[in-house]
Amino acid sequence: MKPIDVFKALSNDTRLHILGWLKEPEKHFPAQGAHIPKGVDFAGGVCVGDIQEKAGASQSTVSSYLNMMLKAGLLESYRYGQWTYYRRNEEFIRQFAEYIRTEI
Amino acid sequence: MKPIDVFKALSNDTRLHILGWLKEPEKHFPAQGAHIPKGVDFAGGVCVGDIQEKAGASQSTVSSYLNMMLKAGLLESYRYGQWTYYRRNEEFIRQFAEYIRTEI
DNA sequence: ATTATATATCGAGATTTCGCGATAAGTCAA
DNA sequence: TTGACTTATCGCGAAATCTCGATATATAAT
Repeated sequence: MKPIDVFKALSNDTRLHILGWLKEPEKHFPAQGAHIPKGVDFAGGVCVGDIQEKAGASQSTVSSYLNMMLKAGLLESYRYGQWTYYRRNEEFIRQFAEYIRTEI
Repeated sequence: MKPIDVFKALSNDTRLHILGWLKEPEKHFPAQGAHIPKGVDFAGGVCVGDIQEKAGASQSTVSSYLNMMLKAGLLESYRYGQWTYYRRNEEFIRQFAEYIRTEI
């Protein structure tokens, strides 16, 4: 974990909102996963387009935001066909919370 | 609490180090508090000059870093005479850790 | 009053981040 | 193969951050 990369990823309103929306994707986004084939489990994943629409920023901005959060460890992604689905990396986020509690 | 201000304050190596050193001031800094009058309790406070020397950055840089962390809530300060002492705001940091655990 | 010390503030150039539109790359449908 | 669609990457000007030296402010000592 590179804490500074995580802090930077969290230092932006839009990115913070995205992370919040992804806590309850079914509540904040239209039904997902139709394109994901049977046998593939990526529950809670939301495609870039839906996140972009909700965020109200440009496609390129949202794409790079998601990539930034992915590299920081906060998100994980799964590509199926032309779609890329993103969801929270809950295990990493738990570790990060523990890092804050004990190291900061 | 303005989480983004806190994340920004933590998005820098030097500031992160300062916050870490202040967890054990007696371990990382020469004896402190000689200038603080009797009856004033600011245990664990370290003056700007000592922090600056340890950080190896310029005086102005360290002063503004400390002010930034103060405004974010991470530090508290006490001025006596020409000295300003800074120490961690443990209560705020606990609240921040709890925010991370429950809201992020 | 003058001088010395500690800290804060100012101004500036270098670097990084922001957020966009344009375009490329990958995938699907016809 | 062509065209449509989704996402990623590129290039850019604007804005923010970084870090410094110079200077101002506040206090203390002589």
